[in-house]
Amino acid sequence: MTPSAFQQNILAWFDQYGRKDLPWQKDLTPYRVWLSETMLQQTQVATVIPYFNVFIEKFPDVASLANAPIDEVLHLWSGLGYYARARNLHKTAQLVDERGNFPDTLDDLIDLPGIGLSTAGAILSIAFDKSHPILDGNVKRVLTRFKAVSGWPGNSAVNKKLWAISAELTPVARVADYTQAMMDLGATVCTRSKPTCEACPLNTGCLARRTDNVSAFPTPKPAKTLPVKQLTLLLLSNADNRILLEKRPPTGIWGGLWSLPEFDSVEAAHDWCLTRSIHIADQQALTTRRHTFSHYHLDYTPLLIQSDNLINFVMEAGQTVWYKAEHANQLGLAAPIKLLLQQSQTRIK
DNA sequence: AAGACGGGGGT
DNA sequence: ACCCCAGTCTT
Repeated sequence: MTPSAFQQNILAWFDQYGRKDLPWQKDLTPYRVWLSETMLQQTQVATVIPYFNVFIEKFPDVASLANAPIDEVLHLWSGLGYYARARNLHKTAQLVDERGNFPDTLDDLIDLPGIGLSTAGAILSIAFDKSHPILDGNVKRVLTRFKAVSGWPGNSAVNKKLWAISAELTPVARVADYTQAMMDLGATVCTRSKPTCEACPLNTGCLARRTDNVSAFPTPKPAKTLPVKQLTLLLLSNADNRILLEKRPPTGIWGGLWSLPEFDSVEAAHDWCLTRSIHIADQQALTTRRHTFSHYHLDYTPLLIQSDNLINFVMEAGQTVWYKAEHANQLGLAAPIKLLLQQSQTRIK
């Protein structure tokens, strides 16, 4: 199948089956495309839609996002994960706002925090109708199958080959529709499991299908057993039944979010309270739970410590807060922490 | 070139 | 429980 035939098949399929009513597809502006593409990094459409709608409601343009406090941005991002995306989003909004317009060249775009080659390609093609390739998870899956490319796409040689294929197949005309079509095809037809090859516009030319080997592509990431880290999370509540939260450092896990004090063990948490003359009225270790990141398992033990003093106990200005339920919709909280706080509302009394 | 960085959905 | 995702940044 020639590149030209490939493109024609893709575009004809898009005209009939492509998605054209996603929230970011109406009123197509560079700002909305950038915001949606950033949210869609490593995150699926169904998850993104409600977040996108809230963001657009709150920040309808670059200026409103640029002028928002980072804490508000992080709060609205809470639960999406990869919080560096939210910090980069905020920073880039400020850069674009200062600059006065949204960049429309590859070089200017990839200079912005949070915009790499693929997101830049998506913005250029979808928002500016400029012919640039993309290579996200969907396109990787379609192309590895279509050309039967072996090797894990995380391998740099394989990645390079896939970029070359993507570039060769990207058309000059109707590139916005083409880019959207490739992502839609990967998301709805050429899915990771149980792809519907009968419905695929590329099925006659697809090498993986011709050799009846679709499920072998893309080559999976080499398996590795994840390390397990253990933590005790302290739910310290004062006489007002407020819980102590600490602001996390700006980078690393849950960067910039509010979280619970962390300790290596229940004993260490207990000692920490004692050295601060915190009077422990009641103490209870809850069952250990597991939260899995892409690179390790986190087994955390919530430790409830009820104190009967500490009403105005300040730990470190700006870095700590005594949390109550009303704060839930102001603070950026990681998903497991948010859940723990919700649960503790009913358990602590 | 390799590792860090979240959370959710599908199986 | 395991897989992987509409990737980018740091080291």
